[in-house]
Parts: sequence; structure tokens; C-alpha cells
Amino acid sequence: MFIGEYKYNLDNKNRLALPTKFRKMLKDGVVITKGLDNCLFIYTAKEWNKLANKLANLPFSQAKSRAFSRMMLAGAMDVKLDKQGRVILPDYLKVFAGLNKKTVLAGLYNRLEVWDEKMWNKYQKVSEKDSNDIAEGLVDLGI
Amino acid sequence: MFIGEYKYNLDNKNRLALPTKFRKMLKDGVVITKGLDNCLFIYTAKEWNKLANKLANLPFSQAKSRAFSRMMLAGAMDVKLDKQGRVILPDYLKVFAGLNKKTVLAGLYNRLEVWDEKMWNKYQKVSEKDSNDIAEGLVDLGI
DNA sequence: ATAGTGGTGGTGAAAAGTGGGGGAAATATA
DNA sequence: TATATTTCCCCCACTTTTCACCACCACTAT
Repeated sequence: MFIGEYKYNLDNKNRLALPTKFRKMLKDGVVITKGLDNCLFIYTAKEWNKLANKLANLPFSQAKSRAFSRMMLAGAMDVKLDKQGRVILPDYLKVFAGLNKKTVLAGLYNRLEVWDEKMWNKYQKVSEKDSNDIAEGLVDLGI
Repeated sequence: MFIGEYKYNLDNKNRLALPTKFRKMLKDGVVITKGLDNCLFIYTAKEWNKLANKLANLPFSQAKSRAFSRMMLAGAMDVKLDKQGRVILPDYLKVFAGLNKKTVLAGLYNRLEVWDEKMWNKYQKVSEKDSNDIAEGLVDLGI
């Protein structure tokens, strides 16, 4: 599964390289969707299907369900890797995540996250400062 | 199934192109109807039948059920795709959804939604503000 | 030092988006 | 009823975009 932090450049054709060591796992294509904290989530087809099946059964009569589905489902896009291990990012995802040239890919076990480098650094800085406080709150989760 | 966000132009003959990757699923024709939040819903024949059965079984003794059924059933129209993968939108649906030239198609798993681009952007903006609520919804799904 | 691997940019062919014209069917009118 | 006119729909064509493949450069490891 995915761990680690990787830096890549988004080229002017919106192509983003995925870390070499993960490419064999991702060769059949991935699903990229809007994540939390202004980043993008990348899932394998398998992991995505688990998530999508839960989402598919939400009732469209509830306004909140609709908003939720529109973010996660309409926000998603399944893409294939080219021979160099790159994916093409749709414009709307690039805009959503505020991506410029320098991006950071972060492995979070069952997903990869895509961050604009500046936002990543800012987030890191804030999180480091608060990490002690954050850790205190994790007792409830058994950590 | 349908995921993703796609931009298309509605031409001056009310023709709307459907996303290329979905056309093989839709080649036998689709049902377009009035949706919620001022957009249109597009279903395959199969998915439409499921929905229509549910609607038909709503208790017609309740005014709200009747109103909802009238919107979705009387609002529906089955259309075929031309050789270019386009459908013709009836005027009343175009008016209902406030469509101009620039439209957005959104994949919501078992349906496609048709939005006027401006309304879509406005909706997205509002939803982003509610993203905290949406994130808490994720917890309920075990995500 | 050299070979191999990985990141990045470019190019050409194929496909997709979009607009228009022509023909058939339908309706209206004489 | 026949003819003329209009509307609708199908097909064709052009232009733009996309995608797959190729090539180059840099860095690393043997």
C-alpha cells in the first residue's frame, strides 16, 4: 500500500507522473476525485468500487445526499496511465486543488493524495505545530 | 457507471452531446426528466424503469407524492441519440433547467445530470462552504 | 565511465466537438 | 385530393482537441 511523500511537476498538458514504485499496482487505471482539505484523492479501481457502492445507494431525495454525491461522484474521474506512468488531470480537478506546476503526492495507505506544493508546506507547518494537541485527541481512536 | 464532470455546448438546434465514454451504454436511447436543484436527470432505459416503478407506487392520496410524480413522470421524455451521440432537448426541459449554451454534464453513478454552467458553478460554491457537513457525512459511511 | 532508469517535453495521427445542409415526412392550404 | 411550405431529423464535413508514442536529458548505481 501507499506511504511516503513524492514531488512531481505538472506539465503544461496537465500530465502528472505517479511514483514509480506504485505503477505496477496502478497500471489498470485509477480514479481521481475531490478530497478534503483541498487535495485530490487517488484510488485504485478496487478501493474506489468499495467507496462508490456506498455512495450509489444514497437517496437523492435528501439535499445533503445530493451535495455529497455530486462532490464525490461527479467530482471523480477514472483515468488511465500512459506508457510513462502519467495521468491527465481534468481541468476541474486542477482548479479544485489549486494546482500549479509543483505538486506533492502523499501516500495514505489505501489512497494517494495530490497537493499543490505550497499548500502542502503550509498545511505541514500548521499540523506540526498542532501535532501534540492533535495527538491528544486520538486517544479515543485507540492510538 | 457514470462519474465525472463534462462540459458541452448546447447548439442552436437544442442538441446536446453526451460524453463519449458513455455512448455505448446509451446507444439504445435515454430518458430525460426534470430533476432536483434545477437540473435534468438522464437515465438509461433500465434505470428509468426502476425509478418509474418506485414513483408509480407512491401513495397518490398524498398531495406531495402526486406533485413529485407529475414532475418526474410527466416531465420525462425518451429520446434517441443521433450518429454523433447527441440528444435533442425538448423546449420545456431546456426552459426548466435554465439552459444556455454552456452546459455541464455530471455523472452520478446511475444517472447523468444536465446543468447550466453558471448554476453548476454557483451550486458548487455553496456546497464547498458546507464541505464540513459533507465531511461528517463521510464518517457515517465509514470512510 | 557507462549503462540503465526515471522525469519531462514534443509531435503526429486519430478521434471527438460542433455547425450546416439536404431530404423526407407531415401539415396546411387551395 | 393534390400541391406547396415548413419542420424535423439524419448525415456529412470541418476544425479542434486529445492521446499514444517517441525522444532527450539528467541522475544514479554498478
